Amino acid sequence: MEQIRAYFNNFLPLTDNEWEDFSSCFKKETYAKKEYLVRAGESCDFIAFIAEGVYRFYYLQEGEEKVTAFFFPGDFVTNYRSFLTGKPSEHFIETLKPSVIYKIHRQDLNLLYDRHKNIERLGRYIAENLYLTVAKRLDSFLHDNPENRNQELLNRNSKLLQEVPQYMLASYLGIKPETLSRIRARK
Amino acid sequence: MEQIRAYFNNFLPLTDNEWEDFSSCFKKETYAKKEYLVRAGESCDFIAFIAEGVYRFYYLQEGEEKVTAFFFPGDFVTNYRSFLTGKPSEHFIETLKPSVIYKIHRQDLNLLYDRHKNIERLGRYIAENLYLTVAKRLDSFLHDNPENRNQELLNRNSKLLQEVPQYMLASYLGIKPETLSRIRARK
DNA sequence: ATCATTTCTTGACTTTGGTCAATGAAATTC
DNA sequence: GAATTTCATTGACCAAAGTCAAGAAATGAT
Repeated sequence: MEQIRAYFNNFLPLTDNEWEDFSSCFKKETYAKKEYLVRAGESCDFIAFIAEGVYRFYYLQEGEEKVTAFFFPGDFVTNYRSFLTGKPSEHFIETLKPSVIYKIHRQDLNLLYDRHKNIERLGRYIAENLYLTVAKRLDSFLHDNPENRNQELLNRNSKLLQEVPQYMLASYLGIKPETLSRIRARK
Repeated sequence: MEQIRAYFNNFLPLTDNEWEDFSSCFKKETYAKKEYLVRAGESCDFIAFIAEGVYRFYYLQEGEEKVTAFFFPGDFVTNYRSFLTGKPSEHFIETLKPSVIYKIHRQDLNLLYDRHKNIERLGRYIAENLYLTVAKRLDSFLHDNPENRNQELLNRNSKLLQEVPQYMLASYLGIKPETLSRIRARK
């Protein structure tokens, strides 16, 4: 729980009062491996802070699993699009390892926004940050070849990614498992 | 100017008082064709609302122009990454037609955020919306082939895009002009 | 430990988009 | 409106990733 506060402090420190109100909205949950946090078709009405575990974010296209993101301890895991719009998720969010998370629901967060200008601002910072993250990823797609993308991915999170099956990494990189295997072979 | 207020009303209506404070920060500017709003290396410390004109957002990679975005009337044009982080832009923002825009600078906007909770919230909505836009574009890159992406692009903005040179559209789609030409030929 | 399942690798071949080059069309400039 | 530059098209060829298929390696279950 304290790690959440520490994370927020990177953006904007909350007073004890604000934090008390905020933290009382979090609900702790635990998951085993290969469980679903969200299934396609469901709306994602929460944001969850990952204390332990690894998640993958994927959807099905013509029977094929397309991995869009991974989430690690210290990240927030959510379908932010579904969270913001209320529309059903097209994605599945699945645990790749046993996990502990802290959930906050949309309604509760909106009430917090109403009550505390500082938390409203924190919400802006978080949205801005998520923008930067996804914009950076798009850039990497526009500009780098699969080999560079693979390198960059490994640089970021090599420890945790070593436990992730290679075909999921391939999908995340937008290539086929065979191609990723060949990229690694010629190194 | 009224179109800006109308645009904001889509997110959150401002009171006359809030709007007066807000609108007094906008500065009107006009540009001819092929002028630069931002050059690579400069920091982009403003957001501009486009009343008239079309902009392209691109950068140079090994001498080649890579187009990342187009902006049209009713859009906000900025290098949002540079705006948020204060870091220099890697991108150029160039007019493709004569333009009229209304600029608001980072400092002024931050003061508005401090003064008005509603405008703070508006800032969150705008960040959330930009997130949705770029996330959607990333999705299209991950999942669609160039032909689909071309179709989707044309669906969105066909009128204004007709006046944009094809090689810029090709770059935006992440393909070579020759390939786009061939896609169009086989229709 | 054994068996079954899942994941990874490798090979042969196909497909798609990129490269280079030539030509033609369109738009700008003077 | 003629000349020049920019932009679009087309063809021949190339390179990179995809497809299909077989088998090896790793993982998990009993």
